[in-house]
Amino acid sequence: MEDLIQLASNYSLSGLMDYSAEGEKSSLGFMELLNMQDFGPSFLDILQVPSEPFVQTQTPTVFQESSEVVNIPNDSSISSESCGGPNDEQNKEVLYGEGEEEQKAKKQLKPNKKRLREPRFAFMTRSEVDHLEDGYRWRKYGQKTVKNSPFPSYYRCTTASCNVKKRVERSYHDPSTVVTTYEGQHTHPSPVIARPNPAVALASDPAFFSGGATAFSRPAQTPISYYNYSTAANYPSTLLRDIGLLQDIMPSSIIRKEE
DNA sequence: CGGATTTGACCAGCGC
DNA sequence: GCGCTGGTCAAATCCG
Repeated sequence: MEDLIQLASNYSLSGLMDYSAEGEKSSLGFMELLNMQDFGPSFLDILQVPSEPFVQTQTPTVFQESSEVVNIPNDSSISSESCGGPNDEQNKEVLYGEGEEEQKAKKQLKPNKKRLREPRFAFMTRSEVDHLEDGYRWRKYGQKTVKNSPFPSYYRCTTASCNVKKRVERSYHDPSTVVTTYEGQHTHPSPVIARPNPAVALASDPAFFSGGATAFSRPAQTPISYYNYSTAANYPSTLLRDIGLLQDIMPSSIIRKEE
């Protein structure tokens, strides 16, 4: 039990794990996410935010919220940046000012300019392989041992104009679990048709982030849970229910961590 | 030979 | 201010 709590804490997936464990706290299960179109546009609108400057300008409040990691305290290799607080204004300023220049600025950050972060979306899967096929082509650009995550791998979409990145790491406490974190939106369709792992494809699919119908027509059983850094913490617990699929995937002992 | 991966170095942000 | 940490770069290497 403590291990699981620690796991959740380590990966800043506390909301996610809380849901797994109790089903009552303010986070969402993956299937709830899939059903979210029933609850109006807010969720998907928020997810949409990332790379389009005009969207940011039109909905600054939403953007600001979605660009921050909400309710994820301290630590964590995943949520190491922008947990709200005194830097919010500065972040917003950078976001509006830099736009597509962000990537170029990565290495030559000017003084007082903070690195821009796209909204991130993470989920956990149980898989033998670290890098799950999701229909897009990725190039690995780094791997470095970090606290609580021995070998996180950093991938970037190989499409030239696409700034999407993802980080893949094994759970420190449960090596059979892979934590995948996507950052940004694909600006192009998937170059690969075959998607052996529909759930991962789902999460990396632009249609998913933009609320496209196709995304919701697919079965999504592989992820054992997910965490949307942008929004999950903002959703009412009343949306939480049914952990049937989760139980199919995760050992019941894990789902009922506290018992 | 071209593209992908590895890996050490570098840098910015953050906490103390 | 300094050290630690996470994230990225880029040269070297690998592989098909």
